[in-house]
Formats: sequence, structure tokens, C-alpha cells
Amino acid sequence: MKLTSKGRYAVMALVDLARFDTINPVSLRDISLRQGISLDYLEQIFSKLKKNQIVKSTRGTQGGYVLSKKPNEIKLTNILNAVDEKVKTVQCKKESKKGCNGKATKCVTHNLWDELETHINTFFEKKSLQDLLKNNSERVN
Amino acid sequence: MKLTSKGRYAVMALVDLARFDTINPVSLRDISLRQGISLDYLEQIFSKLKKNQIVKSTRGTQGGYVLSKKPNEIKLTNILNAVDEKVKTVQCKKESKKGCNGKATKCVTHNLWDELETHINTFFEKKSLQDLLKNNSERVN
DNA sequence: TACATACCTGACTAAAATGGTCAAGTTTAG
DNA sequence: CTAAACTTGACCATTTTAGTCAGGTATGTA
Ligand code: FES
Ligand code: FES
Repeated sequence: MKLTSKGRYAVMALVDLARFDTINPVSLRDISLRQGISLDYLEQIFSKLKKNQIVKSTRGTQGGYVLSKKPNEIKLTNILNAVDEKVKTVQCKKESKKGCNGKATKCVTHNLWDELETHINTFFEKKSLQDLLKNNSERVN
Repeated sequence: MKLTSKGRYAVMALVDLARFDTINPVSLRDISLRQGISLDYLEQIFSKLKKNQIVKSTRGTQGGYVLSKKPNEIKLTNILNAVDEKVKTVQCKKESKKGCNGKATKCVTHNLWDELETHINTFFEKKSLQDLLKNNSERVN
């Protein structure tokens, strides 16, 4: 399973976006400055977020990014999947009958990792951007 | 957070051990063959497991490893910690007031990752080796 | 129309982590 | 005394990570 700064940055940036995109699109430069993330790296990340329809972009002066859905409709799963931070705990191909070691049968730990995967995914599916906003600004609706 | 083959192998090996150590100590070579894990790599892993009092060793011919506690007393947490696969999701030092980006305040995602950490640790604390045995051999007391 | 701003794309890379291997022991049952 | 098995530590190829860099292209505004 992976949880690296790419995923972390993606979430941070989107929380920032959710806070500030109410009037105008938010430029990556602003996010970069506010959150302390390299601009060039942000561009890579937002390129993926855009491909996955999590954000929309406007080019040109005064351009920037806007969320393409409401914060409560964007789940953490969506974000992490978008930037390729798939939660993958089992080693083998799940569909295959074969185990991770190439043997004919699933390994002794297969069920364990599978359970864990579900456990984590459930967590990410329940959490939305909205939850993070609430959590952090103490003031919501 | 990390979950790599070192942790995976550690768990596999210990399940194997739990099954076969009832009469004699089990040699790493046997585990290596049964589970398809490199012998040299297993040695690295067992060295750590021993330092953390999860297994005991007997040297010499017919030597090998034995669990140092009962399977139901060995939690997954213990195993993964022993091989340095700490579940660490927050980026910052938890005790510090500072955030992960060096700013004076915790970042907007701090609470999220902290919750996730708890969520995963709970899972690992509930699971013991015993559970895995049950799960896999269909026959237990 | 110029031009600054901001998105967009792809190649490149230093450093770290991963998943081992290799060599040279020491210990002890038989 | 010797073979099996643990012990230690150095070494290494490959992959991943976390970016940087160098060029674009689009567009609102002056
Ligand atoms: S993880 Fe699926 S068989 Fe080992
Ligand atoms: S993770 Fe703790 S401050 Fe960012």
C-alpha cells in the first residue's frame, strides 16, 4: 500500500481549493505559496486530478482551478485513486486463483491483507473533503 | 505508511512457524522452501523478530526457531513493529506543535492522517497469529 | 495587439527505499 | 569433528519518490 506525499499534497491542495474557490478560480501559485508545495509538482498532481474530473481549469490571466463537484461529493477515495495512490495490500492478482508466490493456492496471509484493504477503503470512502473543512476551520455553515 | 514484502514475509513466516513448531524448532531453510522466501532475506527478518522477543532460537544441528509466546498473544502490531514497518501516516512529529511543512501550525490534513493511523492500528491490534491460523487451516480446536 | 499570467506537457534526475545477495563467521547435536 | 543451522554485516541492482527544468499554449486585460 502506498501513502506518499503525492497523495498527501493532493488532499492538502484540494482542501485549500475548497476554501478559496468560491469566488474566483484559484491559481496553483497561490496554493503553492499557502501550502508550501513546489509549483511544478503541483502541476503534475493537478493534471491527474483534472483527468479524473475532480477539478476544472480556466486558462489565462485570472485563471486557475475550481472543484468540479461539491466538497461533500468528493471522497478521499476519489482523490487518492486519481493520483495513483491505490490502496493495494494483497500482492497477488485478486481474480487469479494463484497465490502471490506463484503457487497454486492463495498464501496464508492473503485473507488478512484483503480484510485490511477493505478496512482502509471503507475509511476513505466515508471521508469527504467537506469533513476536512469542518475539521479544520471550526466554522462551517 | 509502509507495507512491503518485509512485513508480509514476516507474517507469512510466523504463521508457518506457528503451524510447525509444536515438536521441534523449525529451521529457516524449511520455511524458505515452504513459503518461497529467500533464505538470506529470512535471516535478516528473523534477526529482528528475535531482538523483539517474538521468536527464540536454538543453534546447531536440529536447531531453528520457535515462537516465544502463544499464537494468540502475538498481535500483528508486534510483528510489524518488529520489522520496522511502523504504520506512520502523519508527516510531522506528533508531539511537536509545528506542522509538516515547517509552519507554526498543524497542516489541514493532519487530523485526517492521524485518524487513519488509529484506524489501521486498531485493526492490527485486534488480529493475532491465532486468527490467521484459524482462517487458513479450517481446523482449530 | 502585446503581454503577463497561468495552465500544460514531457523529459530528466538526485536521493532514498526495496528486496534482496554474498561472505565469513559461531554454535552445537550427533 | 563435522555438518546443520543460526549470526553478522557489508554490499548492490532496481525501483520509487519527490521533485526540477525547459519548453510550450491559451486568454483576460491594458
Ligand atoms: S497475497 Fe494473495 S496470495 Fe499472497
Ligand atoms: S501531517 Fe501533521 S502537520 Fe501535516
